[in-house]
Amino acid sequence: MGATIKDIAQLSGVGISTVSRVLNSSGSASKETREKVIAAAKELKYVPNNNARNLKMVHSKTILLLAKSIVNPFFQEMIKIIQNQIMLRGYSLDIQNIDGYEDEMALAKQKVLSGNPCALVLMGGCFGYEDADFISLGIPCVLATVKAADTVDENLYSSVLINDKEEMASAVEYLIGLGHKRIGCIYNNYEEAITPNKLRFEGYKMALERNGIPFDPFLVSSPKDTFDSGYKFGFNMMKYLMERNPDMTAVVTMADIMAIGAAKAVLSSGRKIPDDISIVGFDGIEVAEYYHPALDTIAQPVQLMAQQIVEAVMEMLDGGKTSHVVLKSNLVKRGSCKAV
Amino acid sequence: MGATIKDIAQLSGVGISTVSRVLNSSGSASKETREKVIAAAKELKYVPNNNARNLKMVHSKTILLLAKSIVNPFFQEMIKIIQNQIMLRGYSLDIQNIDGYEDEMALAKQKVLSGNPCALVLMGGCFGYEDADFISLGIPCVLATVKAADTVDENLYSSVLINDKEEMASAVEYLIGLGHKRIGCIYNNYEEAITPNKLRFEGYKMALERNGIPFDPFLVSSPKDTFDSGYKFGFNMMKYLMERNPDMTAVVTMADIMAIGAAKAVLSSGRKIPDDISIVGFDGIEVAEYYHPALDTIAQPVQLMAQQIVEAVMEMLDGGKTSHVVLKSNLVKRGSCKAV
DNA sequence: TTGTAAGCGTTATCAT
DNA sequence: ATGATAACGCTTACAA
Repeated sequence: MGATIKDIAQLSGVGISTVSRVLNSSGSASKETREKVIAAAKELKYVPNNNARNLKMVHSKTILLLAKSIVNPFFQEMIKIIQNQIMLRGYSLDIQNIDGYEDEMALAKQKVLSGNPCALVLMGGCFGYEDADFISLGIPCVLATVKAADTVDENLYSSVLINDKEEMASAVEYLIGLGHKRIGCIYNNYEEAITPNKLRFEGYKMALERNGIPFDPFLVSSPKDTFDSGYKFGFNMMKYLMERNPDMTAVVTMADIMAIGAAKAVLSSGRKIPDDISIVGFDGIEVAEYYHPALDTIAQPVQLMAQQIVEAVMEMLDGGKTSHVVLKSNLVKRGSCKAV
Repeated sequence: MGATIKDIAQLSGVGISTVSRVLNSSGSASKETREKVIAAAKELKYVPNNNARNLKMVHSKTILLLAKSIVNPFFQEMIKIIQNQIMLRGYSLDIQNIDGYEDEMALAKQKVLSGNPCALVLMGGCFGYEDADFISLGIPCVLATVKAADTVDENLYSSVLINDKEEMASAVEYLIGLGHKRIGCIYNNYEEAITPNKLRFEGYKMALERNGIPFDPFLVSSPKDTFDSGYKFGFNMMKYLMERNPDMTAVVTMADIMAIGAAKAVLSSGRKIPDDISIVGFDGIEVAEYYHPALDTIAQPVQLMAQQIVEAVMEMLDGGKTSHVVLKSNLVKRGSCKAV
């Protein structure tokens, strides 16, 4: 099939290892041979074989990305940017979706063995990691949008995320500032795991408490009622909340996709947004901007997060140094909220 | 790091090739050794190394999927299903996004060399393939949502798609049936390539002609005005069309994401859907159902398409036989269209 | 039925 | 600076 370094060696009349050295610009080679080799490589349209390369574990140039709920447009956008950045740096990205109930760490360990990636990015997922996980992985790991518990040694991994609790609190306080008192919360969480959603839920409760508004479980969609997550979940939960709480004037959701579902429930019941119900989403996905009315949301800095993730990977790759960055989100007001 | 077949061989007291044979259930082995080997593999938590496996080209168990515009939720959903199916069958999927202007065939050839996949799925892209492309690929290729030109030998590849031209025509005729005569068309196409969008555009023109309505280029968003494609493109094009055509009563779009952008343009200008403008999208993505009003659309059978794609891959993989299936789409009426 | 041995394309360790 | 040569983990003739 394709040309190999052996062919290049033959054509350029040098040794096979010289070719390897030139092509990886590792080790030394005279200008003369360098040129000969590169010319031969071009002529033969040489494309390196990643499988052979990755067999040698030192630096496999393949980064593994495991994403929970890859279908969320928010992750989508982030992944796309990451893939671009990674490719520009000469690495390739192996993307795998994981379902909500799957154990991402277990899968990661398996994939490390089967694919020999040089680094791992874990996106979404939960906060339930332990020292041992990162150690047994054996490769640099960057957590995206989540962090490990405080008990975990921060030198074992890097992380890029926002302050979910605080940001959600600011969303709720935005509503409170508009005079809302009966604020619903559309929330789902898989089992007992600590996830970004759980933290956001805590932010919701914290904001209420800070402002002297009693927490009312009736205003929270029960995690037990998990239909399909996403749009449909938001829709069903909102219908449920409106039935139970005729006095509810606003609602916050864990994600824009839920907010859109919720908005649909409001509008199709004949109510108006924001006149009857105010809605705030979370994430800042593009389509929320084109909804009508456009949805207010806590917009995460996707672009920046993606960059920081790649940055963190690269840093760990050549220095081994870890970093933990917490980025600011941005409350975007577009008109789906109104003073009572 | 991980255990290798060598370790298994040692632990179970058999030869290394016997282990390989048992694990791949190729060749023969006595029940006794089979059990010993499997037990050892379990004990050592053996995970096969794909890189080593793929180095031997016969059957690499990795399928390459190249998708144009991976961000379109329609492709997203399809990819997710494909990935699931592929994994269930013991293969792994390598997904790569390609930008609109990139040459997918060239990238495919490169990836075949670098990753040694056993099959290729090309999603989206254009119709500009030639015999030589498929031959030089050297592995089975399935085109998803597109097809090669008629001049290309059908035994060289498989395809799964819908009849874009006819389906779009049915969307337009649905509007015509409602009494619409001034029907706009939001259309973008990269350069001169034949793409699904181009075929849909032809379907638009065909439907007009069939019904004796003159084609008016003023009602078509010019391909030259390409802003960002997607939501934003739909939004900008719709604004443009409304300005130029005060008498326009309906519009069809090449994709639901454009339809959403277009709908936003209508609604934010104070007009009503469907009272002032009727809109029909294309694809059948989930969010179009939660838009308000919910958007009428030509829904492609994503689930079925994904299954057929995987099916086609598998068939080519073990028999080499190609197939070409054309699936029916479904006009979903949800209320974004109304009689004039 | 089983084991030995020869690669697959690369990188890395040595001598030279 | 350069070229043999030995891995890497696995598959597969080919022997036994």
